[in-house]
Amino acid sequence: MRRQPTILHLDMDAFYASAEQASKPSLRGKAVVVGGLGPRGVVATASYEARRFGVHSAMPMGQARRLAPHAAYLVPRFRFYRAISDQVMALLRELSPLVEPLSLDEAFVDLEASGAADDAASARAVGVRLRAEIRAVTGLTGSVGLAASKMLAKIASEQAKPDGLVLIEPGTERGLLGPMPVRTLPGVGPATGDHLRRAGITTVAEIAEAGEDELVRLLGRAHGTALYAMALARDERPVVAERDAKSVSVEDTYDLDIHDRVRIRLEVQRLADRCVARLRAAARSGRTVVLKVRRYDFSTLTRSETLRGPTDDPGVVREAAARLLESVDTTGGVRLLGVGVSGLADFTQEDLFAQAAHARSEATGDTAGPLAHPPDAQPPPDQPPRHEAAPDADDHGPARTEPVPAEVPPDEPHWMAGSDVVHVEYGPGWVQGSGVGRVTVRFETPGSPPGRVRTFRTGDPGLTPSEPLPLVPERDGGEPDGGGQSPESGPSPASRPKSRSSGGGGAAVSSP
DNA sequence: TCTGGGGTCCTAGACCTT
DNA sequence: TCTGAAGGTCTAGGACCC
Repeated sequence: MRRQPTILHLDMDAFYASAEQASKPSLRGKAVVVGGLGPRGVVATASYEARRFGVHSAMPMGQARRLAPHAAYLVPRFRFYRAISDQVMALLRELSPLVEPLSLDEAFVDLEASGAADDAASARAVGVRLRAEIRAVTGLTGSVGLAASKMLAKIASEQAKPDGLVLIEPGTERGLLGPMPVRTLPGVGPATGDHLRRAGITTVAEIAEAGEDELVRLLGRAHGTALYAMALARDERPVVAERDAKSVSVEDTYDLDIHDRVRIRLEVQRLADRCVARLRAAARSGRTVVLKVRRYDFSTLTRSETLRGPTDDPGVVREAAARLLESVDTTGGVRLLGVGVSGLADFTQEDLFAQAAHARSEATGDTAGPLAHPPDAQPPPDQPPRHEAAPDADDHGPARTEPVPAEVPPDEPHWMAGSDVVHVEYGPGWVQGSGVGRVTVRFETPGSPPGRVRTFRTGDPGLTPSEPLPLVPERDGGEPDGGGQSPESGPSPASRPKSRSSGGGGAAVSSP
């Protein structure tokens, strides 16, 4: 293991919630909870103000609302977070080519690989500078951990939270880890933690004392050896810049359990299509189709089928998923359905058939075209051509727990709490709430003071969805742009939606 | 109270081939 | 030809992470 603390772990503080607070001045210093707002939603991130009420990630939204009834509840805006994340990752890549993003708000950086740091002092200086740059570019704070391994760097950044920097000096690692609870170590979740506790092991030092053989006996070969090494502060995992996805999947949890078998089949088809769209957007294909079903009692089962070759054909995936569904008993209802594809490849079975046919035709002089599909693949008549422009792959967005009914007009905006809008008369703002034909909008921007609230009819032609504004004013030739614009001054051209014409001033039905 | 979504990795049994 | 061992693949499920 390297001796110097030159692995950096960055973790943005309460990322989604902080981004929302930076974007919405009226929420600064207030409890903000970001997550699914449906009856089965869970908390994705809670601001530090909300955490004081006991709200935390993965908590059911209903419980969060009971604990913090006055908090602002918002749906996640992943495109917005990704844009900020891209800025942060760009700053990290200036430090080293070896950057390993773990999620939108977290990454490892190997400072030694680029010569950015080679000892504790230079590593600390890099960390201090990085935090300042992140604040300047994004307006947000991140915590930095520095250590000689990924595990320790991550533990250090956890200790640094919020808005701090912790460096673990060489030689102090085991003394630091020893008294920590076993759950501190990566890979120890509730189940393993319980398992260890029943064996009388509650701290990292006790894992080290138990010995490797005992750990393997308790947890199995892979997990046991890995955990024992971690307890001794041994972690040789390198920072890996490029990681290939190994599977692609989509799943939906439904607000109400689905009992109707026909509806279940339809949902599985829909999911298969979405999954293939994602697969194609990544220019990949896959060989194993996986169906996931979570039943009314939360029991989850998966069924999978491995095809003769990789495919990105929606018809093939749809049919495999349908076959798998036939082997699942759904009486009692299902709360979640998912379709995934694993065994990813960069080519498809169709490519192989095409190659083989091409080779045959070259050998025989046959001019017949290649087989379009493997013999076991039955493409639907509406199959689109491969690698055409794929649908937006950014569907990490708020889980749509019920399909949008077909009768909703496609041009009627869906006013999600927290989403950005612009009004022809009042300018940019965000949706504070909607219901019974009304939508309430707060007119403010990242650079403005807290703004005023107005309520409109949901069909108000003057109100349209818009793109998020940058958190820190972008400089263009030294001129700050509209970041500090008055909330009442009307939309900047950049913030005007492109897709809809702006009508006359909408009628505000009430205003404070 | 009532538990998302998108992933990765590991284990274990069944089955097949050598 | 039969049998058993070993190893690979497929399948299902569990645990974990952010």
